[in-house]
Amino acid sequence: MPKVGIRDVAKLAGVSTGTVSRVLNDHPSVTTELRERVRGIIKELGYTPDPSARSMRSKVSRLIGIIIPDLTNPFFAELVQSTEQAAANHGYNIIVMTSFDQAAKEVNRIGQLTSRKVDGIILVPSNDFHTITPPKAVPIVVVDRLMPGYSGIAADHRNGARLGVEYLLKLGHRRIGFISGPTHSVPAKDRLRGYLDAMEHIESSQKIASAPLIAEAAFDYESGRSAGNYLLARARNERPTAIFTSSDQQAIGCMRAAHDLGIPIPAALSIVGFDGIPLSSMTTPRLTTVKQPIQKLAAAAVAALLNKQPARSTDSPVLFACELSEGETTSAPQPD
Amino acid sequence: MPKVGIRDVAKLAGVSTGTVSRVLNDHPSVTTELRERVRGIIKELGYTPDPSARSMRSKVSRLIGIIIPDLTNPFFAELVQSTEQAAANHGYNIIVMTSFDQAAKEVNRIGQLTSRKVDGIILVPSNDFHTITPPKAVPIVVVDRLMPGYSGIAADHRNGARLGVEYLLKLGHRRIGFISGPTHSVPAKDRLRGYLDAMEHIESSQKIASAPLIAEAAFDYESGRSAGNYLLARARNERPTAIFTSSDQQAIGCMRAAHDLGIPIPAALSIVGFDGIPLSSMTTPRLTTVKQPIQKLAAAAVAALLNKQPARSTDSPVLFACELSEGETTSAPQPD
DNA sequence: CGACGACAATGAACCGTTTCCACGTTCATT
DNA sequence: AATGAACGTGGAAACGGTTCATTGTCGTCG
Repeated sequence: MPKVGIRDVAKLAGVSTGTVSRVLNDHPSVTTELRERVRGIIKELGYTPDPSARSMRSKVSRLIGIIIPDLTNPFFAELVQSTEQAAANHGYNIIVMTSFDQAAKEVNRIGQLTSRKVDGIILVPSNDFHTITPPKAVPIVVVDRLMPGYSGIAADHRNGARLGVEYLLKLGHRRIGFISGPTHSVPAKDRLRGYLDAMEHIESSQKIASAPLIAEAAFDYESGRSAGNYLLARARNERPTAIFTSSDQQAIGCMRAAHDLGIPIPAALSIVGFDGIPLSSMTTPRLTTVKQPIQKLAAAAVAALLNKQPARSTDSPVLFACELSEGETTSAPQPD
Repeated sequence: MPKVGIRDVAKLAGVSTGTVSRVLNDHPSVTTELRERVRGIIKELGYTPDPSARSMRSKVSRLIGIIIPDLTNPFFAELVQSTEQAAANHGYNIIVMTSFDQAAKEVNRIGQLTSRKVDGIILVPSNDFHTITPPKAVPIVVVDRLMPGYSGIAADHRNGARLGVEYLLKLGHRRIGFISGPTHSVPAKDRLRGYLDAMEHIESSQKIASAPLIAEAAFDYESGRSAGNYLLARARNERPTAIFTSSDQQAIGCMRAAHDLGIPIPAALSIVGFDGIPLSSMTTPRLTTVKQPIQKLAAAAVAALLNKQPARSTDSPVLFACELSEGETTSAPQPD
């Protein structure tokens, strides 16, 4: 069965290949009637244009690349999934790559994608990603972990964190602990700022515990657990009545730490997470968390690439608001 | 800057384009000396061949598609990540798609990939995937959820489950409960068979509880929790002393159920999971689980596609052994 | 010593589209 | 009625590689 090409369609429809091509690309200058007829033939023959030939001539591959540090991280997994959806809505497909947080691998992958002539790259940079050779060949949009010099899209981590902390404040908490992410990471730093923003307002009016309220940790479960342990292992009137964490995994680890110390949640300790990964609604009790608008991020990233505003690199990044998802790990504080 | 093409390389090297092409493709009939010289020019010019043009003529895209039901599932996420690695080792990239377990979407995606002329498709079929039109156009290998008529690669779920149950038997357990996956799913059925295989040996020698030991459930956390609750909510001498589950998420849910019932783990209840997802080592206590050889699966799937053995479809599937990962959720049973 | 085969390398045809230019109509304008 | 702009369509070049038939060189064998 010789595969059917555009010429077959043209011949059968009694038109030129150019016209068929114009029909395929929804070019306006084709009679509606003729357009319909050609469409009919196309369907009849089961013709599908060859993407290679297409891309070779038109320089459009309908392919976008996405590079993330680690697909095992639920947040990134969901980001990729949402991106695939968003891309599909535009007739695009995605090539997924993992950098394992290694700058070298990342640069290599960007090169691969570039030579594949993808129409754009969505990049979640590795943490040791030092601004690399400006890859002007293909538009890049940086997601989540913003970088100067690149157009970026991210959740508003700072205000998101503030949102979470203010929620705790409104419940009546004053000694609010914070488990930070690694501060060499931009989002972690922003969340810390948000925490400080919110706490600033009470700092003056009410004197707070002298013991530390902030602990830096990696984003993972185990780090959250030990940081939680660090913050909670003191006399009751010294320890925080609530802890705001920088990731859901930290929060879950922190819940474990509290549990091991015999501190009931939410009765004696409120916990708020960050991210809103699926797992967060599966804990017991369900985690109160600040949810990142992952789908919006993905949609915006794809849109940014497709409208490929040129030289948008110096623009300020686009931020999307987070929203609070109330679970069962928060309540008003008990009196000391 | 006009982009450099194969003709530029040829001209500068003083050879024909054909020769350059042969150098690019490691064709044997080129003098070693000449090959080196051309390679030098290529590097000097920073030339990279255009994949579209390449693929158009040669019908090879160096692209493989992978369709999975849900990237949010950690098992699939890891599978995709491993596949990306394996593919990269062969100079291939992967296009990732999600079917959301919908057969219609799946068929649509297969069509997309086919018309993109990928060199192969790795498919984890949706559960309601009814054998579709034999897509002879591009080789497909089915992973994890085997299907008759397609060449398949999977973990040996049956023996894996038996392994887990036999471990519990060896510890001395006799009333071993089983949380099954949805039995319309092939792997779930296989795991159930493995459980039965192992239990068969003791069935005759020791009389077992009259109360049910098997509960069917979805693979997720919440289902595992309620199934665990179902199996455990009885008098102590009636309820199982160990539970083998069909997924780590079920196992974690089951741990939660046990905890809520005041049953200590592993003192009064041993639990073994299945899959070996990263989360399994982050629970407290760490989960004992039957680990699937995900990397091997991915590598084998990619290899199968690239060697594209024709008409391998009727072959029996290739199975890879699971291995037991001992955690802290198992111990010898207490006397009743 | 001539012929034949093996092997390197050449050059042009080819892959299947898109795009550009030219051409013939139609329609509004003067 | 003549002019010209606007429009729809046809035809062919172009995209950037790969491949194949062909040519040119040697070394070897009869």
